[in-house]
Amino acid sequence: MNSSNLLDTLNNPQREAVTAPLEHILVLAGAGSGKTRCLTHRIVWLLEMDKTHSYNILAVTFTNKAAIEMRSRIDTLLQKPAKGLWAGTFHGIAHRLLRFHWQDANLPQAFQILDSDDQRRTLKRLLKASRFDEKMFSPKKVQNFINSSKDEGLRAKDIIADEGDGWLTSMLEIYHAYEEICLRTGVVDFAELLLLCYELLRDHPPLLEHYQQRFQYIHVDEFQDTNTIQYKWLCLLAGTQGKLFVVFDDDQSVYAWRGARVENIQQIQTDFSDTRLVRLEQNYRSTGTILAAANALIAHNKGRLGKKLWTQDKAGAPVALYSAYTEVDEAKFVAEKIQAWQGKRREVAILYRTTAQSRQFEEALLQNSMSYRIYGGLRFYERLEIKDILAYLRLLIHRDNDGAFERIVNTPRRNIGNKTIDTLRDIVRSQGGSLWQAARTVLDEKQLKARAANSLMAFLRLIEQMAAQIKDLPLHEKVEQVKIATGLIIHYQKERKEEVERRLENLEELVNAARQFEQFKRDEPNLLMAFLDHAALEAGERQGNSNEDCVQLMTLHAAKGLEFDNVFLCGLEEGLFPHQNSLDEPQLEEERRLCYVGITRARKHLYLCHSKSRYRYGRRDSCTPSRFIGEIPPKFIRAVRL
DNA sequence: TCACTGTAATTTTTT
DNA sequence: ATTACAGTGA
Repeated sequence: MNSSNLLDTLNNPQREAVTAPLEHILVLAGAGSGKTRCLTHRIVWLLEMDKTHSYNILAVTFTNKAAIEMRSRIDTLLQKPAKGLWAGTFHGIAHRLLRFHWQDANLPQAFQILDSDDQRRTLKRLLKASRFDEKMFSPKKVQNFINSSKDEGLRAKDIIADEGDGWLTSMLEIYHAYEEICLRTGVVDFAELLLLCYELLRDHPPLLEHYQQRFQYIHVDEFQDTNTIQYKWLCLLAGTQGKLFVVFDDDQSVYAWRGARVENIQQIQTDFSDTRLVRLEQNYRSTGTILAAANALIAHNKGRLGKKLWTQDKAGAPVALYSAYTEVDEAKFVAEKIQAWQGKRREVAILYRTTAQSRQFEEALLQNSMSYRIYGGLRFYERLEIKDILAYLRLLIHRDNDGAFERIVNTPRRNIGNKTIDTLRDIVRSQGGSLWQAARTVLDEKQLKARAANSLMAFLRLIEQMAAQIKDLPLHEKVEQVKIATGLIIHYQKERKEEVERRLENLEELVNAARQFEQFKRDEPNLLMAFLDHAALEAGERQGNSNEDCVQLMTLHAAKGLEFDNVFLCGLEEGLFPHQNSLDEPQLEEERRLCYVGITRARKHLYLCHSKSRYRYGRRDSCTPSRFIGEIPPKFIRAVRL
């Protein structure tokens, strides 16, 4: 494709962004304005115009899905693979760098990734072994504290507690202890991937220089969602020569609660002098009325960069408003409206604020025998049986992974009870090392009763035997072997009937996944390790109960980035949406942005629903309509009934 | 090691 | 209402 063809499909502002001179470009891209198109065309333009080589390009996203989409669209435009171009998530890229430079990063070569669930378990164990008040220092709260500290780029030693601030002092003590555990057992959590990678580059000038030389053109998707450490990482990598091209929408920032900082948009304009802001305000998705409603709603937020989406499309149908009596009534209305809809079922989405709301809709759809798909729930690699097998594999390549050890030492039952493990924990506490090493010590020094010693010995042997056994097998046979040799299959068969089948199917699926991975990564030197990283970093698609053409149910957060002909925005009530815990600024503005995201998902028809009463926490509460409904001018809305 | 019981919490979740 | 979890007793 030559450059004129490339630019033909773009509107003026898009073309301006794509062909902008080589300074730092900030693209304010409204919902449905073609931001991915803009990003991919920019990259392809750089290549086609010989501005640079694909080797010098970095493209960063938040989700694996977006990264894959981006690469595939670039390859399509180029009509060949963009060799040497790095496209990935922040975490994926940080991880890649840490694998390359594990020595400089002070990591064991076999370091493994701790997903959120593993992290929580680790903290839970840590807390149980210490004396902190369980209320104030629940695993969840501690996890939050640690992760948000790391998101801010702060280690335990960087935070100073005021004299008399007992809470913070304790928190820091826990943070410290957690850091030690991670170091000792060779695991790295998600936030740590970013922080560690940042420090790696910051503290190794030759390395930094190398990557600054390499990644001269850095592209960032969903920039409004970057947190402090991601921003600092980008600045470091860009240095003085690198050129940033970032795409964002401040009105779609809905992850502040996870550390995202919209302020980074202003920050970047002060940190870099030669920036140019381009606005993409033409919307190619929704009708005029839907856009007008969205614009009116979001105008209630203060401190926006400000933009007005417009469309060439006709006004279309008014926004429909349904006032239900109960949540059952609401669901019934939605189901019947969908039944009457002539188009594809997959073009209908039911969006809600909280996952708990999905049940009513499921029941109503079921009653009308309509198939549906719920986004959410467990992902493939998060399932219990999968995580068990993976824990064995983790232990097999890294015996010091205490988390993996604890998870499976007595799964399936092999009479290694709490007492035995406590003995091991004591040794770790007094002598350091890992549980595995402690197990060795205990057996050598005969510190256990015969029965317990035999059980533990059998376990160690099992692991060693498996390690020898699978050493030279192809990946999928390794998985297969672990499945069989551990006795996990028999273990799961003891559960309820339907469970058994599902679990066994999933285990079979894991072997398949391993086989596919093998095919896909032919040149990978350590396939098993890469497979485990893949499992942690890309936990797989969220469970969908159907692939057919069916109604889509999801939370508003999950809907970001998607679009549908028909959108039902449900549960628009004070206390639910905006949520109880977010009724004052600045959280209220984030709720409003969430509502904006919901509205702008719709192409043709938008339904807003609220109920006069709702069953919550075992009570029936009466509800008032959400303020967000009132913030849309009545002229765009028409009340409907069945 | 299990089954029972009381208690508390119950927003969103890219990696 | 539902679930998750710690504590208790057999």
